[in-house]
Amino acid sequence: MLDIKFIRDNKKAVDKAILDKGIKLNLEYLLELDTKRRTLKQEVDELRQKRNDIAGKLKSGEKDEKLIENGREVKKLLTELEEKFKNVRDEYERLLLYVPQIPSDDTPVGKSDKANKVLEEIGTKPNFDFNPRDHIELGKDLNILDLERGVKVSGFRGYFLKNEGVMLHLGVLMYAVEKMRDKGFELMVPPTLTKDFALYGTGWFPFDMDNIYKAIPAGKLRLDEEKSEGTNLVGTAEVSLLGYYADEILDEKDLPIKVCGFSQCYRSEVGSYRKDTKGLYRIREFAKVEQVVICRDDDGEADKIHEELLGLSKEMLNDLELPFRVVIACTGDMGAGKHKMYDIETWMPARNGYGETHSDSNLRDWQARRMNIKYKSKDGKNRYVYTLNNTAIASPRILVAILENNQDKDGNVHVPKVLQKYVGKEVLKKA
RNA sequence: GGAGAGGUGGCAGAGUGGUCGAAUGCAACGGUUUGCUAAACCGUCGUACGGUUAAUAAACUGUACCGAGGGUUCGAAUCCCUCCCUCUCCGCCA
Repeated sequence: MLDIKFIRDNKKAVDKAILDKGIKLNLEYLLELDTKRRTLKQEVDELRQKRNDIAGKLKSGEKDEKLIENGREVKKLLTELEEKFKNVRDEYERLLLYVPQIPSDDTPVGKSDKANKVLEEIGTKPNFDFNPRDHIELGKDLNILDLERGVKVSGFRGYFLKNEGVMLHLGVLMYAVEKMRDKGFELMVPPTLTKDFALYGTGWFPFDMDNIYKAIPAGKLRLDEEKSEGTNLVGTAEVSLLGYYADEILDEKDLPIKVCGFSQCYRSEVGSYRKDTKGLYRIREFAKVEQVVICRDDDGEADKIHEELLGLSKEMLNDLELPFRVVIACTGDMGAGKHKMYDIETWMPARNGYGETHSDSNLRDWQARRMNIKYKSKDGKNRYVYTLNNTAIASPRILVAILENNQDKDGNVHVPKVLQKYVGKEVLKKA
């Protein structure tokens, strides 16, 4: 969400953002509603003033039948006008949720991730003198992954991790958590069931509603599907971590706030039927260590933090001895709320390509406005904060890269040094 | 799942139909006093959306907001209805 005043003053830029990001929104119509809304509000306010005057007179004085009659008339007019105003305002507020953040100047314009721009490639890709196996085969042979049973039990895109697969999964997550703790992040295990406001606040709603699971007590669902209430399973800890600060006014001296959440993440992936249907790459539930930073509304400071977060992810991947590249996401790939987004794509030999494993975003005040997170600045004013978020590690997707990059010709997998203490082995040997 | 209690300003906590945006206390901020700190005293002390002047700092002004929405009334924090949420006890359960 953007400040309506900003939208009015920067119509062109907002319209361009809508176009570049491919958002379905008629800005002209929204602005018309805004004008209408303000006019109606003024009229309503005037009538209310009249009503209050009459009430005041009646209170302080004697009974006056004429005044009471007058009050009844005003009330009638007011009821009608308020109805009208409410309709306009509701529609206006609904549409305002669709207004995107303005992309940064260096964000490439484009419709899909094909327009993303590679900034740098880091690490050395393994040079196999044999035909590398994919993680599915490796996982099966090492008895650390069972997709058939996963699908049997969970359905499409289900999986079981087993044995060292479990240790690798938990190990890489634990490694990330420890690293974030050492970098000064406050650690949290947040709820993964969240109310609607947190999804709207972060920007998942109303854009990406199909990707979010609603959790409804099974009995309720059967009784009355329409009225069933539920909570939402988060697609990332970011939702809960920002919800934590919703409606709060923070103290400037506590900023920046750096938190790191570890949670299970749920995404229906209904929009991606034919993409990555095999293996651990695109799955409906996974675990993620996610960082959220809340800082002052200072563009430069946010940019700096954005780079620092990227640095942390790069450091993680270097520790894990994985080759990767950094891309800057284009307008069509970055999401409505984002000002600037870096993705890190890690080398996955079986795809013979890079796969996205990390994402680092600067949303400026877009989420803060929706979530109503402010801080009291030194001059005593309340301002909206800026928010950023970044992936420390998401697993099991990262296991795709770990397994495939570290395999040998016999199908054994070398465990990256930093994970050995969790897995308890240097090499996973084929049975 | 059963029963009950409750949601008021940063916090605590009054207020049961009429200038109530809301007493009081605490916290915060500014100041006076003081060798410093503390104490004491004085003052300030919500947010949002409009309007006017004026220009981007501000001044004045209107309206709204006491969980949300609706209703009764000339007038609602206060009465009525619906919903949401929180808490307590019991039951069930990892």
